[in-house]
Amino acid sequence: MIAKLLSMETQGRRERKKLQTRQLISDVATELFMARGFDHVTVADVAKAADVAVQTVFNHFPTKEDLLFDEDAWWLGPVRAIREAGPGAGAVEVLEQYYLDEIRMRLRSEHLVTWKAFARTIEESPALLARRRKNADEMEILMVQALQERDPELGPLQARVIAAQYQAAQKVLEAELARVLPEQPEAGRIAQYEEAMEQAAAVVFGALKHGLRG
Amino acid sequence: MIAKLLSMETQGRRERKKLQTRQLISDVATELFMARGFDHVTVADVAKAADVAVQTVFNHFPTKEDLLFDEDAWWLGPVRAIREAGPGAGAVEVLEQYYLDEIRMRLRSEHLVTWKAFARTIEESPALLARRRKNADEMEILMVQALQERDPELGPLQARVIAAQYQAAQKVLEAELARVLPEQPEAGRIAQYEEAMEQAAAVVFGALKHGLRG
DNA sequence: CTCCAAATTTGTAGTGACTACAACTATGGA
DNA sequence: TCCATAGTTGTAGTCACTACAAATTTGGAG
Repeated sequence: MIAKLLSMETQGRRERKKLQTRQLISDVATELFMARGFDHVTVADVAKAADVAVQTVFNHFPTKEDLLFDEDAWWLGPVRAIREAGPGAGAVEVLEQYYLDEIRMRLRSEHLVTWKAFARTIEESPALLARRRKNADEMEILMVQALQERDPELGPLQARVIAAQYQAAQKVLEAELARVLPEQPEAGRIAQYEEAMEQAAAVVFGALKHGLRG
Repeated sequence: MIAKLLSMETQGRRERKKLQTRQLISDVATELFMARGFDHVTVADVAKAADVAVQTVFNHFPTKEDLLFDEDAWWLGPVRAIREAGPGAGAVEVLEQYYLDEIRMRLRSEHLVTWKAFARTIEESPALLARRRKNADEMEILMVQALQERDPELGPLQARVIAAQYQAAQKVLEAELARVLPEQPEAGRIAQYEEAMEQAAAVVFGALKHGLRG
């Protein structure tokens, strides 16, 4: 009973150990995948490296891909942004602002190098590319719901168009980011990367807001 | 030598038999998938039903999904439309016209019922959904090339935006078509379906051309 | 018609993700 | 101290797919 109150951190050795094991597996897996490439590492390899049974891996992660796409559904960020935004501003403006913030955050993060390597790992694996597409699809569906809850005036078709077009925009900008960032991003050039991405975002979101003919 | 000239139809009993086998496998597979659902039919089932070895199936089709997504890359239609269009009209207009023609064609086809069932089969299978996403991605990449070849003025980012936004539009409209068409489409109501799709297309392409704020 | 070389088909063995399930072990609490 | 339960492990099996060698079919040369 009381334990439930402190649930955030640790609610008993048992749960703690379980989370530890889970984290260990995830970390070991991520390291192996980034080093050798997702498709050249078997789940058995991961299990052996983490010193657990193969079954234990599947007890914690439903699929091999989940070993990498672990951390709390960060790809749903845009949906949260819509949910948290008041009904004041237009949806596209909210999403544009969210994306700009997100990019700046990532570029300034100490994990920038890791992020780039992570992106490359995905790009090199058909299975992970498929998973990324699936995540994008899921995001789009949830965004349609979020948009309609935020503004009941919005028709279903309208909402789907906004969600789909945002997803398209995000995809293009992620690709652009991959182009802009060199293999080993340099801390001294972050301002340059940011400048390039802001320009690209202006073009892409400009097309969303004012149309391809505008 | 001479055989090569008549290559379209039949260039020898050998090739003909091979194509026959291929066609038989594809037909049998499609039937089974539509009847029982893609995920509830194994490749071994298909092989048995077509009275060939499992290996033979894989000799003709690289993956199980290819058994259904067989016929000559119809999903690249929009790319062909761009390639065939003169440099006169704007890209978006070409694509809008293409999509409207395509929809009208499909609605008027004698295979409308089959089309609906086909779409449902895809919708019910995670593996086929993944494949559809992959096809869409492939289409988008080729469209970027086509757009840039057609109009060298067009910057890479611009081209990517157009391709991605068209893909988004198509996705939304395909979903809308699935909603508009009942399980058993009736020939007498084709005009209604068409009307509904034309309206939806106007909304979706309107957003592409004039922006979400327009 | 006969026979060879190439094209196809087939069977065998194996890999790897993933599932079902039963046995085993550690742990929290009575 | 002991038990019910959560978590781990091992075993056996399914299914898509690959590699490869053996068997079969076929087109064409002599």
